[in-house]
Amino acid sequence: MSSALKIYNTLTRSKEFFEPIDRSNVRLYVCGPTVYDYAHIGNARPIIVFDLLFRLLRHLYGENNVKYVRNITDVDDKINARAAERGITIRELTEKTNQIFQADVKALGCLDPTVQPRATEHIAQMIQLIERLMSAGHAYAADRHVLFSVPSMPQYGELSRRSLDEMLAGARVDVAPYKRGDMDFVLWKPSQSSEPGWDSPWGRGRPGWHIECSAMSWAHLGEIFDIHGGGIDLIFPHHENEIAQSCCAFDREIMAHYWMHNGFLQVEGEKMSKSLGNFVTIHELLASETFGGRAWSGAILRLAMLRTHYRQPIDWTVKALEDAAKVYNDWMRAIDRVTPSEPTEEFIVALNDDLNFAKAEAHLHILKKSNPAALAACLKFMGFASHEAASDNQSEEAQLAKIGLTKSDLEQLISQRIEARLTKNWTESDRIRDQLESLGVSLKDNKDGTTSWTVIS
RNA sequence: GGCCUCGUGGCGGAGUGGCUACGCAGAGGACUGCAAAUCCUUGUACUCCGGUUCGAAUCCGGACGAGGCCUCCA
Repeated sequence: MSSALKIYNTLTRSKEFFEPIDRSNVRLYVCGPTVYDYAHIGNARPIIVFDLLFRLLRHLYGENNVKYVRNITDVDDKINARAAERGITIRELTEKTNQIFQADVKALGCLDPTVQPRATEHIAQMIQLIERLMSAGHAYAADRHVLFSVPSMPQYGELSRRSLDEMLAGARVDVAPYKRGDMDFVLWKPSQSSEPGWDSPWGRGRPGWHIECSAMSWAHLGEIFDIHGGGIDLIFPHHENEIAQSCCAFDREIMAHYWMHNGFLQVEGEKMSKSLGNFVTIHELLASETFGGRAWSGAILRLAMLRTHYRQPIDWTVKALEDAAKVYNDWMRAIDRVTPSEPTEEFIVALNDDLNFAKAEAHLHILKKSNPAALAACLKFMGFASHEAASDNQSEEAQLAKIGLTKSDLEQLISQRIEARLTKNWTESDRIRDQLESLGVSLKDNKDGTTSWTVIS
C-alpha cells in the first residue's frame, strides 16, 4: 500500500487525508458539460484533472472499487436557444455535441467514467427531490415555479464561505415577484409550449440549473458520497445550491466529504472570451492549425494541462504547448520499444500529494535515464498510451503523402545518399538532404550508418 | 463594495524554517565530413517593506500587483 492520498478540500480549505466511506466503493462525481457547443480548452481542465484522480483512485483501491460519475447536461436554456438558432431539434443538437465531446475527451487520453448520466433521463428523480424538499419545508411553489427557500437552511453558504448578509449586500440578485427570499433559487420552472418540458405536479415545466446534479449523484452514488469535483467558478452558486438541495432533501449534514475545484484557465494571459477572439476549442487544437500554427496531439494537450498544478490558474500558451511537446517527444523516444513495468512508488507518492504532478514529472525525468520501463509504466498510468507512437507513424505516412512523397521514393533517396556518403561524396549527400529538408523531411544519420527521418511540417 | 486565490531565475513550475528541485530555453564541451539527435558541464530566483527567529522563499503584519466569484461561464 502506498502512502495515503491527500487532497485539498474546499470545504475546509486545507489538505486532508482521503478516507473513503467504503473502500470497496469509492465514489466520485464531477460536473460534466452542457452540450450545446464545442467544448473549449477550459472545459478540458476538469476532465483531464479528474481523469488523473480517477486513475489514481483505481490504483489505490482497485479498478472495480471506484465509481466515477460525470454527467451530461442536455436540458438547458442555452441548448434551447442554440437549437432554435440553428433550426435543428434539441435532440439533434445535444446528440451531435455529445458525440464531439466524447471524441475530444477520448483524444485527450481520458478513461470513460463509470457512468455518464443524462439530465433528461433523470427528470423523475428531480421531481422526487423537489417533492421531498417541499414536504420538508425547504421549497415552495409559487406562480408555476418551485423555489428553494435559502433562509430555511441556516448553514447555507458553508462551501463558499459567505453569509447571507454578505451575499445580499453586494449581489445583483434577480428579484422575481414570486420569490419569498431574495437568494431563493429555482428548482422547477414552467415551459412555454415551444420549450422542452415535462409533466410535473406543478404543471408542464423543466428543471432549474442545479437540481440535475443533485438528482444524478443521488441516483448513481447515493445520498452521500466521497468526492465532488468541478471548476472553481462552480463553487458559487452551483455547488452551494447542490449541497443545499441534497442535504435538505435527505436531512444530512453533508453531501460529499471532499470538494475539489480546479483553477481557472487563461489564454495567452487573457481571459478566454469570444469577444477577445481567443476562444479555443479542444476540437480546433486537435484538428486545425489555428493555435500556434500547427495541430496538437491529445497527449500533448493533456501533458500541457497537467504541468500546472490543478488548483493554480493556468495560462494556456503556444509556448507551453511547444515545451510540452518537447518533453513528450523526449519521453516517447526514451520508451520506444520498451515494455512497461510498474509505476514507481515515488511516482505514486508524488501524485498522492494532492496530485502534485510537477513533483511526479521531476521523478519521470530521472526515470528516463535510470529506468525506461518504469517511465513507460508511469506514462501509461497517466493516460499517455504507448499506442500514440504507432498512430504518429501513421500520420507521418499521411503527411508524406501530403507533400507528394511515397515511402519507397523516400527510402530510395535515403539509400542513394548513404551510398554517396560511403564514397565521401558530401556534395551529393548534402544535396539530397537539403532537397528532402525543403520538402519537409528531416534526416538524421545514426552512429550505425543508418539514416532515420521525420516529417517536420 | 464584499468574499476567495495567488505573486519563485529568460520561460514553465515544485519546494512551508537551515542543505543547488526539475524541465524548456541560453552558454561551454564531447561526438559528427557537416548537420540533427545524444551525452557531459554550467550561469541566473524567491514582488516590496516591516516583524518573529541563531537563521525565512518558507511563519506573522502591511503595501503593491495579478486573477476568480458575488451575473445559469469549467
